[in-house]
Amino acid sequence: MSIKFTIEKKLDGKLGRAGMLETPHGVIETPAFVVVGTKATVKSLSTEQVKEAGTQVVLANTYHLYLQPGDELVKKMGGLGKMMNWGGPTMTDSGGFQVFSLGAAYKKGISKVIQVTDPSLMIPERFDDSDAPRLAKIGQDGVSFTSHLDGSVHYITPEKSIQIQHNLGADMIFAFDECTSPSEDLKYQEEALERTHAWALRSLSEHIKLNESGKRSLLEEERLVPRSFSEVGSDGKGETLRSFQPALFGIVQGGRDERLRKKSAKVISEMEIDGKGFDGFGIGGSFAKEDMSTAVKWVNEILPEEKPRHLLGIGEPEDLFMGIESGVDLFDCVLPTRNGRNGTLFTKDGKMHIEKSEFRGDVRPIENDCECYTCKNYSRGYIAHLFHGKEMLAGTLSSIHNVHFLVNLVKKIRQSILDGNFQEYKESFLSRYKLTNKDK
RNA sequence: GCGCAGGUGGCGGAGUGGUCAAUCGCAACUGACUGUAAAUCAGUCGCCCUAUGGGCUACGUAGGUUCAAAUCCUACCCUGCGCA
Repeated sequence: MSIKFTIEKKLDGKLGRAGMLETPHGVIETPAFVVVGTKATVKSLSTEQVKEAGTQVVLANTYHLYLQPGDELVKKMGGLGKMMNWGGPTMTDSGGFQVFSLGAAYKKGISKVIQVTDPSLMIPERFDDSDAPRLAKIGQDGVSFTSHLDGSVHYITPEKSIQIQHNLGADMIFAFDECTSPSEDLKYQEEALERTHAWALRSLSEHIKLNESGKRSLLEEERLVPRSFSEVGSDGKGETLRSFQPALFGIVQGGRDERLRKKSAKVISEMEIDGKGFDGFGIGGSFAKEDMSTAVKWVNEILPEEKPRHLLGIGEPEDLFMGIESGVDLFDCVLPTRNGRNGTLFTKDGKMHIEKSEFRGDVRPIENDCECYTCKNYSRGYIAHLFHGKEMLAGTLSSIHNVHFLVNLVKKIRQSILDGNFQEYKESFLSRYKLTNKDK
């Protein structure tokens, strides 16, 4: 197997655990926050800045890199990690999220996490919006995407997604799935789930095929050019790379429904071809904020304990505590970088809108006890000024802080599990974070 | 001094007799953002109130015409350009 997961310590009476995930490009201490670099770049940050912020692993996107610059070209440039000068562990998402974001959610402002009071949940029957403009259209065999870049049409099947991901060359890749909209009704969720399961099997089959035939010429190229991170070369780099094959994560769907979630967890965790199953699991799809916790528990009680679990696209601090407590090992989220670019900064006292007038001229750092590059060198007033002036550095400095904040929050939570004081840490963090946030 | 053009909400700039408290852009303010079509998007933006309604003050200043004026007339003040 291409990755190895070991559990170091478990939370008493809970699903939560701290562990180590060994990959061909280094060890990830879990739970871990995966930083999103969709187009092989964490937006506004150099790879060195990403690393300095404490990032252990980066996730890129199949669909985006397939369109630009093209997966063959990425392969030619030495693969995702080599191309972006990231020597550490990498992941790629399958494009399954784009089935949602460019399909049902296209131009509708629907987010993957919603409140149970959201009006879109009140619609009793699935309304027919097949005429609505969308860039992704779902068929049984795959999804046709209209490129947002040039309008060209691309048909992505599970096989194609896996082929692309093998070319991109990440350590961990995902099965092609359908991320459903939270506003879909149960009947649709069930149909979509059947589709996702069929696609999971096809993804697994293609993955096994590619791994076995795997003349990974990419690896030969990689061997010639040393990685920039020392930890990679430390233990027989050539051998590591020679035997390198990506690990495949299957994705559990099922929307908000208990029966579907549990069914999906069972089907995906038991799925195998010739004795070969998934190396890890993703928990995907839509949740109502209020019942995300129960959905994650339903799933993680069923998924095999010895394999890593990744909660896709989730990253609010309260959700990280929830997920970790319920047995999630990996999270990825665009929140630190997107919010950073849009002027919202994470702090222990809640979110800070740095453009607010009160921060003009404020010479203090974002957080006085923060160890990030931004806080050690720049003031709130300066960052506020950069935002008001629409300077590029604003997004960079803010993203550095936010990435550092969330990555290190998860590291601290991990440490609290090892130290046996998870519950205390959770309560003290959240009471301060939420209380102050509410006051604002 | 003469000629021409023009003075509109923080700024730029529409409007040229009623549907104008005044299009729009910028700035400002507030809020969103959860496997990134996002350095994006949405809302507010004269004052006051017993606010899906009502009142008041406003389009350089002062008068005037009219049922009705940012819009027409007169005078004055100011700005820009041109000519002396």
